[in-house]
Amino acid sequence: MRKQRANRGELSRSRILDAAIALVDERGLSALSMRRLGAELGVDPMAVYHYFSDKRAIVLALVERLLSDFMTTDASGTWPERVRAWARSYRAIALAHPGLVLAILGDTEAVAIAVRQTAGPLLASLSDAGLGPEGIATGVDVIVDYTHGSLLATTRVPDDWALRTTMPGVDGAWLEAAYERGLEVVIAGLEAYKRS
Amino acid sequence: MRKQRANRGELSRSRILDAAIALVDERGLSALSMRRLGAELGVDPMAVYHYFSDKRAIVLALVERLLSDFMTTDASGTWPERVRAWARSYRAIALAHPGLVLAILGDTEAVAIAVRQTAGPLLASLSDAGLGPEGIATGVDVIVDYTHGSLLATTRVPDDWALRTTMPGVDGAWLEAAYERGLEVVIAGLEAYKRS
DNA sequence: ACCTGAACACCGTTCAAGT
DNA sequence: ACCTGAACACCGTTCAAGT
Repeated sequence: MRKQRANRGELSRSRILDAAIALVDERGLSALSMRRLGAELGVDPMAVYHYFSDKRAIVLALVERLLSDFMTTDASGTWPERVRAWARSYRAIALAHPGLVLAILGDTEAVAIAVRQTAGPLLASLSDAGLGPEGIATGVDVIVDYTHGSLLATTRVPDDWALRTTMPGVDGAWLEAAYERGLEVVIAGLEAYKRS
Repeated sequence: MRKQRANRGELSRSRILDAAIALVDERGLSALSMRRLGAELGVDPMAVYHYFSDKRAIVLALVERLLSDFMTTDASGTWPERVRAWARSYRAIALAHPGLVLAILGDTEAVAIAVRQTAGPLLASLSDAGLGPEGIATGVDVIVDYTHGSLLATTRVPDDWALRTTMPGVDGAWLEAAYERGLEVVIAGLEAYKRS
């Protein structure tokens, strides 16, 4: 063995991303440092720079990976049903990696990747709803922005990552129900917009 | 003079907050460090700890200050007009300090302060709209979350703070119009919710 | 009470060097 | 090509000391 870790196999972009997401999911965003990443991989911290230009490039690659198979199956149902399905899928992926949400939503390029990877089905649903170009743009904006705002509220962690699972008073089901109620308001608003 | 800066007058919480907000507005959130704050005040960086327990306490105090006189004048008009007025006021304060938005929206306590300081008039408007307890809660959630999501999108800076004023293609008026369109969708959705 | 300065335990990143 | 290790320029924060 070359180092202290069980670390057979060479370094690669894929292995670095595996370690990065594990670090964020288990110990929060602040644990994602080049030095810890190196330690986790049993390698000199600077070795990572051979695969990614900088730390930000790792986050962008993570976004790309997490959303790479977003809603690949065909859509069916009425347009509100399809908008609900889109919103739930998007939200579920984000909630699977709560430590990453703030890092993504705060980075222009990361959000651009997320939108590029996911907007298609949402756009199609709103188009099929009979909305014009401005209506589609407004619909995408309001659904995405509402979802981002809600995700931010849900993933914000009190102060220490260790406390994240034991938020007093509210649980996942309650937060989901609140999100769904807001989503219905937005959908009803788009119905009204359509008629106007 | 005691140091190199024009710095007569003692240190105080107020002077520290003045320097902090100036730093964030002029050079972005990353410029807000205890060391630069000390330099700006012509004082040893550690002197600040005599007035604030840590860096986070400075951000929380800034939120409190920025929203301290939020919508103190009396409300008038129909409930949708009052919701619009609330949303525009809230958004305007945030946009006056774009560098602070991410720091606030990512901190549970900062958002709690913001909500405590501002939610009253919004709650009153939705109550006067004839919504029940669940409708009011849903309305506050959807308006606040949409506004937060939109603010995040608007204040996200490409990569370097220096580029913030020259965003190509979109200007403030365009972003405001887009926000307003989404807000109308949400308000229309709440009208529909009321009737259901 | 108010401020200083050294120190600790971290960061991201650059660069010259090794194999 | 791939990895190392020293170094640079920063962080937030603690603590003992000065006035």
